[in-house]
Amino acid sequence: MTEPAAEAEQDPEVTAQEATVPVPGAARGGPISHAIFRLARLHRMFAGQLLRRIGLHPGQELVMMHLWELGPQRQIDLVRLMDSDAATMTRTVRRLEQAGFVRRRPSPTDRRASLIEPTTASHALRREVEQVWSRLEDISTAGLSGAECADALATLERLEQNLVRAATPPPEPDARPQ
Amino acid sequence: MTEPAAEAEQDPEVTAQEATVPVPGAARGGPISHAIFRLARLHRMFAGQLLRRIGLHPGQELVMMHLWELGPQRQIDLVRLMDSDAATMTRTVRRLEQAGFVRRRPSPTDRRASLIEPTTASHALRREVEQVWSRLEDISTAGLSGAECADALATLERLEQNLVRAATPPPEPDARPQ
DNA sequence: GTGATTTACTTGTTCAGACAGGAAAACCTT
DNA sequence: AAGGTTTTCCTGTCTGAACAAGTAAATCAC
Repeated sequence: MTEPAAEAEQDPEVTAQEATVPVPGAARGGPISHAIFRLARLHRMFAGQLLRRIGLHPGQELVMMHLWELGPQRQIDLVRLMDSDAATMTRTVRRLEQAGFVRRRPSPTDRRASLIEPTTASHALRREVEQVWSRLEDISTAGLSGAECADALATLERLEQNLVRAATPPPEPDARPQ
Repeated sequence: MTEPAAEAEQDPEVTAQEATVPVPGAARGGPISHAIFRLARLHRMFAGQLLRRIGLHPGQELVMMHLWELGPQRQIDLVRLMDSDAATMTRTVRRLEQAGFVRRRPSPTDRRASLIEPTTASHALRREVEQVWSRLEDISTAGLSGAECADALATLERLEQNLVRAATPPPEPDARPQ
Protein backbone atom coordinates (compact mmCIF):
# COMPACT_ATOMS: atom_id res chain seq x y z
CA MET A 1 0.00 0.00 0.00
CA THR A 2 0.88 3.60 0.00
CA GLU A 3 2.62 3.46 -3.26
CA PRO A 4 4.36 6.75 -3.48
CA ALA A 5 3.10 8.56 -6.47
CA ALA A 6 1.33 8.26 -9.71
CA GLU A 7 4.03 9.53 -11.96
CA ALA A 8 1.55 8.90 -14.75
CA GLU A 9 2.46 10.09 -18.19
CA GLN A 10 5.08 12.70 -18.39
CA ASP A 11 3.48 15.08 -20.78
CA PRO A 12 -0.12 15.88 -20.18
CA GLU A 13 -2.35 17.37 -22.75
CA VAL A 14 -2.74 20.53 -20.84
CA THR A 15 -4.87 21.80 -23.63
CA ALA A 16 -7.03 24.62 -22.56
CA GLN A 17 -8.44 26.50 -25.45
CA GLU A 18 -9.19 29.20 -22.94
CA ALA A 19 -7.40 32.03 -24.57
CA THR A 20 -10.00 34.73 -24.68
CA VAL A 21 -13.35 33.58 -23.51
CA PRO A 22 -15.79 36.32 -24.29
CA VAL A 23 -18.19 36.82 -21.45
CA PRO A 24 -20.89 39.41 -21.34
CA GLY A 25 -19.77 40.55 -17.94
CA ALA A 26 -16.34 41.28 -19.26
CA ALA A 27 -17.44 44.05 -21.52
CA ARG A 28 -19.84 46.01 -19.38
CA GLY A 29 -19.91 44.07 -16.16
CA GLY A 30 -16.65 44.03 -14.29
CA PRO A 31 -13.42 43.69 -16.17
CA ILE A 32 -11.34 43.20 -13.05
CA SER A 33 -13.73 40.74 -11.48
CA HIS A 34 -13.88 38.82 -14.65
CA ALA A 35 -10.14 38.80 -15.09
CA ILE A 36 -9.81 37.44 -11.56
CA PHE A 37 -12.36 34.81 -12.40
CA ARG A 38 -10.57 33.69 -15.55
CA LEU A 39 -7.14 33.76 -13.97
CA ALA A 40 -8.39 31.75 -11.01
CA ARG A 41 -10.01 29.20 -13.28
CA LEU A 42 -6.90 28.71 -15.33
CA HIS A 43 -4.61 28.64 -12.36
CA ARG A 44 -6.75 26.09 -10.61
CA MET A 45 -7.00 23.94 -13.70
CA PHE A 46 -3.26 24.05 -14.13
CA ALA A 47 -2.54 23.16 -10.54
CA GLY A 48 -5.07 20.36 -10.80
CA GLN A 49 -3.36 18.85 -13.80
CA LEU A 50 0.07 19.03 -12.23
CA LEU A 51 -1.18 17.56 -8.97
CA ARG A 52 -3.10 14.79 -10.66
CA ARG A 53 0.14 13.33 -11.95
CA ILE A 54 1.46 12.92 -8.44
CA GLY A 55 -1.76 11.43 -7.14
CA LEU A 56 -3.21 14.41 -5.32
CA HIS A 57 -6.29 16.52 -5.77
CA PRO A 58 -6.32 20.30 -5.44
CA GLY A 59 -6.35 21.24 -1.79
CA GLN A 60 -4.74 18.04 -0.60
CA GLU A 61 -1.31 19.38 -1.38
CA LEU A 62 -1.83 22.24 1.04
CA VAL A 63 -2.70 19.85 3.83
CA MET A 64 0.39 17.82 3.13
CA MET A 65 2.62 20.88 2.98
CA HIS A 66 1.40 22.04 6.34
CA LEU A 67 1.95 18.62 7.84
CA TRP A 68 5.43 18.28 6.41
CA GLU A 69 6.31 21.71 7.63
CA LEU A 70 4.71 21.72 11.03
CA GLY A 71 4.41 18.07 11.97
CA PRO A 72 1.32 16.42 13.40
CA GLN A 73 -1.68 18.70 13.59
CA ARG A 74 -5.25 18.42 14.70
CA GLN A 75 -7.85 18.80 12.01
CA ILE A 76 -8.98 22.07 13.47
CA ASP A 77 -5.43 23.39 13.16
CA LEU A 78 -5.36 22.46 9.51
CA VAL A 79 -8.72 24.09 9.02
CA ARG A 80 -7.41 27.33 10.52
CA LEU A 81 -4.15 27.21 8.63
CA MET A 82 -5.96 26.83 5.35
CA ASP A 83 -9.01 28.87 6.24
CA SER A 84 -10.92 25.83 5.18
CA ASP A 85 -13.97 24.07 6.53
CA ALA A 86 -14.17 21.40 9.23
CA ALA A 87 -16.46 19.20 7.18
CA THR A 88 -14.23 19.45 4.13
CA MET A 89 -11.19 18.68 6.25
CA THR A 90 -12.79 15.56 7.66
CA ARG A 91 -13.23 14.17 4.18
CA THR A 92 -9.93 15.39 2.83
CA VAL A 93 -8.05 13.78 5.70
CA ARG A 94 -9.99 10.58 5.24
CA ARG A 95 -9.03 10.44 1.57
CA LEU A 96 -5.41 11.23 2.31
CA GLU A 97 -5.49 8.47 4.90
CA GLN A 98 -6.95 6.01 2.42
CA ALA A 99 -4.29 7.04 -0.08
CA GLY A 100 -1.66 6.28 2.54
CA PHE A 101 -0.28 9.79 2.85
CA VAL A 102 -1.37 10.53 6.41
CA ARG A 103 -2.10 8.60 9.56
CA ARG A 104 -4.42 9.41 12.46
CA ARG A 105 -3.35 9.12 16.03
CA PRO A 106 -5.57 9.90 19.00
CA SER A 107 -4.52 13.06 20.73
CA PRO A 108 -2.99 12.24 24.09
CA THR A 109 -4.55 15.27 25.70
CA ASP A 110 -7.93 15.59 24.04
CA ARG A 111 -10.09 12.63 23.36
CA ARG A 112 -12.21 14.60 20.92
CA ALA A 113 -9.29 15.25 18.64
CA SER A 114 -6.89 13.17 16.68
CA LEU A 115 -3.50 14.14 15.40
CA ILE A 116 -2.89 13.91 11.70
CA GLU A 117 0.65 13.13 10.69
CA PRO A 118 2.34 12.46 7.37
CA THR A 119 3.40 8.89 6.74
CA THR A 120 6.96 8.09 5.86
CA ALA A 121 5.68 7.03 2.48
CA SER A 122 4.38 10.54 1.96
CA HIS A 123 7.82 12.06 2.12
CA ALA A 124 8.52 10.88 -1.37
CA LEU A 125 5.73 13.19 -2.40
CA ARG A 126 7.18 16.25 -0.81
CA ARG A 127 9.71 17.07 -3.45
CA GLU A 128 7.15 16.46 -6.14
CA VAL A 129 4.68 18.81 -4.54
CA GLU A 130 7.34 21.44 -4.18
CA GLN A 131 8.22 20.99 -7.82
CA VAL A 132 4.62 21.46 -8.78
CA TRP A 133 4.40 24.73 -6.90
CA SER A 134 7.68 25.90 -8.26
CA ARG A 135 6.65 24.97 -11.76
CA LEU A 136 3.37 26.79 -11.34
CA GLU A 137 5.21 29.85 -10.15
CA ASP A 138 7.63 29.71 -13.05
CA ILE A 139 4.81 29.46 -15.51
CA SER A 140 2.84 32.27 -13.95
CA THR A 141 5.77 34.63 -13.80
CA ALA A 142 7.28 33.74 -17.15
CA GLY A 143 8.80 36.76 -18.75
CA LEU A 144 8.37 38.97 -15.72
CA SER A 145 11.32 40.79 -14.24
CA GLY A 146 11.88 40.81 -10.52
CA ALA A 147 10.33 44.25 -10.29
CA GLU A 148 7.37 43.18 -12.34
CA CYS A 149 6.84 40.19 -10.10
CA ALA A 150 6.89 42.40 -7.05
CA ASP A 151 4.45 44.66 -8.79
CA ALA A 152 2.14 41.83 -9.69
CA LEU A 153 2.27 40.54 -6.16
CA ALA A 154 1.42 43.96 -4.79
CA THR A 155 -1.52 44.20 -7.16
CA LEU A 156 -2.85 40.80 -6.22
CA GLU A 157 -2.50 41.57 -2.55
CA ARG A 158 -4.17 44.90 -2.91
CA LEU A 159 -7.17 43.30 -4.57
CA GLU A 160 -7.17 40.65 -1.87
CA GLN A 161 -7.08 43.27 0.84
CA ASN A 162 -10.03 45.02 -0.70
CA LEU A 163 -12.03 41.84 -0.52
CA VAL A 164 -10.83 41.07 2.98
CA ARG A 165 -11.87 44.51 4.14
CA ALA A 166 -15.28 44.22 2.55
CA ALA A 167 -15.72 40.78 4.06
CA THR A 168 -14.58 41.74 7.50
CA PRO A 169 -17.66 41.55 9.65
CA PRO A 170 -18.55 45.00 10.84
CA PRO A 171 -16.62 48.22 11.02
CA GLU A 172 -17.87 48.16 14.61
CA PRO A 173 -17.13 51.79 15.30
CA ASP A 174 -18.12 51.16 18.87
CA ALA A 175 -15.39 52.70 20.97
CA ARG A 176 -15.18 49.86 23.43
CA PRO A 177 -15.59 46.59 21.58
CA GLN A 178 -15.18 44.74 24.81
CA MET B 1 -27.80 50.80 -10.51
CA THR B 2 -24.14 50.38 -9.94
CA GLU B 3 -24.28 51.86 -6.54
CA PRO B 4 -21.06 53.73 -6.13
CA ALA B 5 -18.81 51.94 -3.78
CA ALA B 6 -18.59 49.05 -1.47
CA GLU B 7 -20.25 50.87 1.36
CA ALA B 8 -19.99 47.56 3.12
CA GLU B 9 -22.85 45.22 3.58
CA GLN B 10 -25.65 45.98 5.84
CA ASP B 11 -26.51 42.50 6.85
CA PRO B 12 -24.66 39.44 5.65
CA GLU B 13 -22.23 37.61 7.74
CA VAL B 14 -19.54 37.76 5.19
CA THR B 15 -17.13 36.97 7.90
CA ALA B 16 -13.98 35.60 6.49
CA GLN B 17 -11.19 35.65 8.94
CA GLU B 18 -8.99 35.25 5.92
CA ALA B 19 -6.79 38.20 6.41
CA THR B 20 -3.38 36.67 6.31
CA VAL B 21 -3.47 32.94 6.11
CA PRO B 22 0.03 31.69 6.55
CA VAL B 23 0.77 28.90 4.16
CA PRO B 24 4.07 27.16 3.83
CA GLY B 25 4.05 27.64 0.10
CA ALA B 26 3.74 31.34 0.53
CA ALA B 27 7.10 31.74 2.10
CA ARG B 28 9.34 29.59 0.00
CA GLY B 29 6.97 28.09 -2.51
CA GLY B 30 5.40 30.56 -4.88
CA PRO B 31 4.29 33.93 -3.66
CA ILE B 32 2.49 34.80 -6.86
CA SER B 33 0.78 31.46 -7.18
CA HIS B 34 -0.29 31.62 -3.64
CA ALA B 35 -1.56 35.15 -3.95
CA ILE B 36 -3.61 34.07 -6.95
CA PHE B 37 -4.93 31.19 -4.93
CA ARG B 38 -5.98 33.36 -2.01
CA LEU B 39 -7.46 36.07 -4.17
CA ALA B 40 -9.41 33.51 -6.15
CA ARG B 41 -10.74 31.87 -3.02
CA LEU B 42 -11.89 35.14 -1.54
CA HIS B 43 -13.35 36.39 -4.78
CA ARG B 44 -15.25 33.19 -5.30
CA MET B 45 -16.52 33.16 -1.75
CA PHE B 46 -17.69 36.73 -2.11
CA ALA B 47 -19.44 36.13 -5.38
CA GLY B 48 -21.04 33.05 -3.89
CA GLN B 49 -22.46 34.99 -0.98
CA LEU B 50 -23.82 37.74 -3.16
CA LEU B 51 -25.34 35.25 -5.57
CA ARG B 52 -26.85 33.15 -2.85
CA ARG B 53 -29.07 36.01 -1.84
CA ILE B 54 -30.60 36.14 -5.29
CA GLY B 55 -31.06 32.40 -5.50
CA LEU B 56 -28.20 31.45 -7.77
CA HIS B 57 -25.09 29.36 -7.33
CA PRO B 58 -21.69 30.39 -8.66
CA GLY B 59 -21.51 29.62 -12.34
CA GLN B 60 -25.22 29.81 -12.92
CA GLU B 61 -25.07 33.56 -13.22
CA LEU B 62 -22.73 33.27 -16.17
CA VAL B 63 -25.12 30.97 -17.98
CA MET B 64 -27.95 33.39 -17.39
CA MET B 65 -25.93 36.39 -18.51
CA HIS B 66 -25.06 34.68 -21.77
CA LEU B 67 -28.67 33.73 -22.35
CA TRP B 68 -29.96 37.21 -21.61
CA GLU B 69 -27.37 38.70 -23.87
CA LEU B 70 -27.42 36.28 -26.76
CA GLY B 71 -30.85 34.67 -26.58
CA PRO B 72 -31.51 30.94 -26.88
CA GLN B 73 -28.39 28.83 -27.08
CA ARG B 74 -27.59 25.18 -27.32
CA GLN B 75 -25.80 23.65 -24.37
CA ILE B 76 -22.69 23.18 -26.42
CA ASP B 77 -22.70 26.90 -27.20
CA LEU B 78 -22.88 27.73 -23.52
CA VAL B 79 -20.09 25.29 -22.84
CA ARG B 80 -17.89 27.03 -25.40
CA LEU B 81 -18.81 30.50 -24.24
CA MET B 82 -17.86 29.67 -20.69
CA ASP B 83 -15.09 27.23 -21.48
CA SER B 84 -16.97 24.86 -19.29
CA ASP B 85 -17.75 21.18 -19.46
CA ALA B 86 -20.64 19.42 -21.19
CA ALA B 87 -21.42 17.26 -18.19
CA THR B 88 -21.43 20.23 -15.86
CA MET B 89 -23.61 22.18 -18.24
CA THR B 90 -26.16 19.39 -18.40
CA ARG B 91 -26.63 19.56 -14.66
CA THR B 92 -26.44 23.33 -14.37
CA VAL B 93 -29.11 23.76 -17.01
CA ARG B 94 -31.29 21.18 -15.34
CA ARG B 95 -31.06 23.02 -12.04
CA LEU B 96 -31.76 26.35 -13.67
CA GLU B 97 -34.74 24.73 -15.35
CA GLN B 98 -36.02 23.36 -12.07
CA ALA B 99 -35.55 26.79 -10.53
CA GLY B 100 -37.68 28.25 -13.31
CA PHE B 101 -35.01 30.46 -14.82
CA VAL B 102 -34.61 28.70 -18.15
CA ARG B 103 -36.70 26.58 -20.45
CA ARG B 104 -35.68 23.88 -22.93
CA ARG B 105 -37.03 23.80 -26.44
CA PRO B 106 -36.08 21.17 -29.01
CA SER B 107 -33.86 22.56 -31.70
CA PRO B 108 -35.80 22.78 -34.96
CA THR B 109 -32.77 21.80 -36.98
CA ASP B 110 -30.95 19.28 -34.81
CA ARG B 111 -32.75 16.59 -32.92
CA ARG B 112 -29.71 15.97 -30.75
CA ALA B 113 -29.74 19.46 -29.35
CA SER B 114 -32.18 21.57 -27.45
CA LEU B 115 -32.26 25.32 -27.18
CA ILE B 116 -31.98 26.85 -23.75
CA GLU B 117 -33.79 30.12 -23.30
CA PRO B 118 -34.35 32.38 -20.33
CA THR B 119 -37.88 32.46 -18.98
CA THR B 120 -39.73 35.72 -18.63
CA ALA B 121 -39.60 35.16 -14.89
CA SER B 122 -35.84 35.18 -15.11
CA HIS B 123 -35.70 38.73 -16.34
CA ALA B 124 -36.36 40.01 -12.85
CA LEU B 125 -33.06 38.41 -11.97
CA ARG B 126 -31.10 40.22 -14.60
CA ARG B 127 -30.77 43.50 -12.82
CA GLU B 128 -29.89 41.73 -9.61
CA VAL B 129 -27.16 39.73 -11.27
CA GLU B 130 -25.78 42.86 -12.84
CA GLN B 131 -25.82 44.55 -9.47
CA VAL B 132 -23.91 41.65 -7.98
CA TRP B 133 -21.21 41.93 -10.61
CA SER B 134 -21.06 45.64 -10.30
CA ARG B 135 -20.85 45.42 -6.54
CA LEU B 136 -18.12 42.83 -6.79
CA GLU B 137 -16.21 45.11 -9.10
CA ASP B 138 -16.64 48.07 -6.83
CA ILE B 139 -15.40 46.12 -3.87
CA SER B 140 -12.42 44.72 -5.73
CA THR B 141 -11.35 48.07 -7.09
CA ALA B 142 -12.08 50.11 -4.00
CA GLY B 143 -9.55 52.86 -3.61
CA LEU B 144 -7.96 52.30 -6.99
CA SER B 145 -7.65 55.14 -9.45
CA GLY B 146 -8.55 54.63 -13.07
CA ALA B 147 -4.92 54.19 -13.94
CA GLU B 148 -4.40 51.73 -11.14
CA CYS B 149 -7.38 49.73 -12.32
CA ALA B 150 -5.99 49.60 -15.81
CA ASP B 151 -2.69 48.52 -14.32
CA ALA B 152 -4.26 45.82 -12.25
CA LEU B 153 -6.19 44.56 -15.24
CA ALA B 154 -3.01 44.44 -17.30
CA THR B 155 -1.28 42.49 -14.56
CA LEU B 156 -4.08 39.97 -14.25
CA GLU B 157 -4.22 39.52 -17.99
CA ARG B 158 -0.51 39.10 -18.24
CA LEU B 159 -0.57 36.33 -15.66
CA GLU B 160 -3.51 34.79 -17.46
CA GLN B 161 -1.69 34.92 -20.76
CA ASN B 162 1.28 33.17 -19.22
CA LEU B 163 -0.95 30.33 -18.12
CA VAL B 164 -2.75 30.22 -21.44
CA ARG B 165 0.54 30.00 -23.28
CA ALA B 166 1.79 27.25 -21.03
CA ALA B 167 -1.44 25.36 -21.45
CA THR B 168 -1.56 25.72 -25.18
CA PRO B 169 -0.77 22.28 -26.55
CA PRO B 170 2.56 22.40 -28.28
CA PRO B 171 4.68 25.18 -29.69
CA GLU B 172 4.50 23.15 -32.89
CA PRO B 173 7.35 24.94 -34.58
CA ASP B 174 6.64 22.96 -37.69
CA ALA B 175 6.59 25.45 -40.49
CA ARG B 176 3.61 23.92 -42.23
CA PRO B 177 1.13 22.82 -39.62
CA GLN B 178 -1.00 21.40 -42.33
C1' DG C 1 -20.37 18.26 41.41
C1' DT C 2 -24.05 19.61 38.31
C1' DG C 3 -25.55 21.85 34.29
C1' DA C 4 -24.84 24.91 30.35
C1' DT C 5 -21.71 26.20 26.82
C1' DT C 6 -18.03 25.60 23.74
C1' DT C 7 -15.00 22.80 20.98
C1' DA C 8 -13.57 18.98 17.73
C1' DC C 9 -15.28 16.17 14.68
C1' DT C 10 -18.69 13.63 11.80
C1' DT C 11 -22.51 12.96 8.60
C1' DG C 12 -25.99 14.44 5.25
C1' DT C 13 -27.11 17.31 1.54
C1' DT C 14 -26.36 20.27 -2.44
C1' DC C 15 -23.54 22.40 -5.76
C1' DA C 16 -19.51 23.03 -9.37
C1' DG C 17 -15.98 20.81 -11.83
C1' DA C 18 -13.52 17.09 -14.07
C1' DC C 19 -13.22 12.58 -16.24
C1' DA C 20 -15.08 8.18 -18.32
C1' DG C 21 -18.38 6.01 -20.87
C1' DG C 22 -22.36 5.68 -23.56
C1' DA C 23 -26.68 6.76 -26.74
C1' DA C 24 -28.68 8.98 -30.42
C1' DA C 25 -28.55 11.98 -34.10
C1' DA C 26 -25.91 14.23 -37.67
C1' DC C 27 -22.10 14.04 -40.69
C1' DC C 28 -19.03 12.27 -44.09
C1' DT C 29 -16.89 8.75 -47.08
C1' DT C 30 -17.24 5.21 -49.99
C1' DA D 1 -27.42 3.35 -49.47
C1' DA D 2 -24.01 1.60 -45.95
C1' DG D 3 -20.59 2.17 -42.72
C1' DG D 4 -17.67 4.82 -39.93
C1' DT D 5 -16.82 9.17 -37.56
C1' DT D 6 -18.10 13.27 -35.17
C1' DT D 7 -21.22 15.97 -32.50
C1' DT D 8 -24.53 16.65 -28.75
C1' DC D 9 -26.14 15.34 -24.67
C1' DC D 10 -26.64 12.32 -20.66
C1' DT D 11 -25.24 9.40 -16.61
C1' DG D 12 -22.01 7.69 -13.18
C1' DT D 13 -18.22 8.60 -10.26
C1' DC D 14 -15.08 11.24 -7.51
C1' DT D 15 -13.40 15.43 -5.76
C1' DG D 16 -13.58 20.20 -3.24
C1' DA D 17 -16.55 23.51 -1.11
C1' DA D 18 -20.28 25.17 1.68
C1' DC D 19 -24.13 24.73 4.94
C1' DA D 20 -26.97 22.36 8.52
C1' DA D 21 -27.32 19.32 12.08
C1' DG D 22 -25.73 16.15 15.25
C1' DT D 23 -22.36 13.55 18.82
C1' DA D 24 -18.99 13.34 22.24
C1' DA D 25 -15.66 15.42 24.92
C1' DA D 26 -13.82 19.42 27.20
C1' DT D 27 -14.56 23.66 29.57
C1' DC D 28 -16.90 27.06 32.12
C1' DA D 29 -20.28 28.82 35.61
C1' DC D 30 -22.59 28.07 39.53
